[in-house]
Amino acid sequence: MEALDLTSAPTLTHIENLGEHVGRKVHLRGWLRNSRSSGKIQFLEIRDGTGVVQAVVLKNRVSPEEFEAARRMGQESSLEVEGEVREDPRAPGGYEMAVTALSVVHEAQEYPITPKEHGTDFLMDHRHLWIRSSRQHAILRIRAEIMRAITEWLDDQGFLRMDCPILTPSACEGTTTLFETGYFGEKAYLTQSGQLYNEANAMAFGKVYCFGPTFRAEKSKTRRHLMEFWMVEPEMAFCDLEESLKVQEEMLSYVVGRVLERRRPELLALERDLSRLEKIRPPFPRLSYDEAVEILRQSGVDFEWGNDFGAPDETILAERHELPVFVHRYPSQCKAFYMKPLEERPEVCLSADLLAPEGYGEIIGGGQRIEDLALLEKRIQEHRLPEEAYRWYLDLRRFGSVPHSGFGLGIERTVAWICGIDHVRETIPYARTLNRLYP
RNA sequence: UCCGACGUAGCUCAGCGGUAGAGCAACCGGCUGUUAACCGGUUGGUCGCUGGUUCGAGUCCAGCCGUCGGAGCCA
Repeated sequence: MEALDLTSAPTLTHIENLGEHVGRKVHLRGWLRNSRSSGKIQFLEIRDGTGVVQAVVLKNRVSPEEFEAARRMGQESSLEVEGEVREDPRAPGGYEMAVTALSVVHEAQEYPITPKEHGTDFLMDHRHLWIRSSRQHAILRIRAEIMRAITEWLDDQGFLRMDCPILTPSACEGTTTLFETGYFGEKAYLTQSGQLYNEANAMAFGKVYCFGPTFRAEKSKTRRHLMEFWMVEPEMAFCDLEESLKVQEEMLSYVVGRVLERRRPELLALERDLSRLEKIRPPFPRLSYDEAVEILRQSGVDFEWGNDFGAPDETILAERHELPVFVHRYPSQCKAFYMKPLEERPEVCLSADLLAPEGYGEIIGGGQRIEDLALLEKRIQEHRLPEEAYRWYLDLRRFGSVPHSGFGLGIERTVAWICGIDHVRETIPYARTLNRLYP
């Protein structure tokens, strides 16, 4: 196939901008999403990463070689086309292109993902190709919008992005199982949280956040779990629990608003109920752990004070509200060692989780940190954590310790909730789930 | 780790004791307005593996392997 003469070619553009070129000839580059033919007319559905357009190839408008090339092209072949843009209600998207020239860049054969149904295992094996499909485009665009909205909001509020190390010498919190790796003869672990480093950064810069991947080697295989997931973790000096909750509800409401504003077509493509998202405004309801236990017991759950909530318990609590709900002041025994106890009730700590509506579970965990050196040392001993590894962390309580708070927001669960989809594996380009390290 | 479901064509599935099937994909042909196009034809199978029951096993039984979902743990 002869290359197109680009010097005299019509404007090179993208499908999302076709509306600006109605009645004119343009040049598109992309991939063949699907095609239908009717002998002397062919309909090519072309995608270019910005959208999809139907290109119409008439036998008497192109050369026999071009017409045959279009006929032979398999799904996901790459191509360049020239043609006139016109409005046509019969075309998906409202615009179509009357092709005058066509050039195959690469002819694909036997693309594995057909326009019919596929199972999730097959699709996950072909994730590198699955991300070309429209549903995945919608989800991953919303993910990108959420991440961008978070960083923009935090930056505007005076937070400094200070990313934390991924290779760490020991467990941050000592609770979950870590992925172990080597570091020139020493043991090293993939981070489970930037928390401890965040506290150091907050003592240096006041308001900080880190945003990156985090790793949990737990053998969890549910729709809410990934081995590798992304978390944004703000940390604020001179900040108590209540102030931290305000930051959380303001930030999350802003993020939902931004997605509604800028990614509405994607939400509609996913058939998301927008009215549920439009209600997301601060303040969010607050429920103490004690009240939550009472609610569960009234719902018929045999719940012992001091335990952490299971997923079905969280669903019961979240279902009572249309907004995300904070559950605060958990028993110290079910939270990390650095959570600050209440002075008048030391068995309870200044912690709070945010439960998303519609059964999406915990999307934020956070709290106020212990600022007293002696108490923190005691907690490290009680949790049998290696004191040597926490020496630098204790320095933060030796040199200008202040009340401080922070939280971690799980990106994939947030994306799943905002998109209204039922599994987190579709909310990240390449999900690392139990037993899956491919592609 | 525990509980449950499922492994049949490249994909999605049907077949549930008696000759291995359909749709899609691929290939060939037809059609100038298709919308997961349609119509006709062709190709395509160690029925997850091992053993057992039976005259006969995708089909019934046992074990193993794999996948999915849930629990626990967490975001």
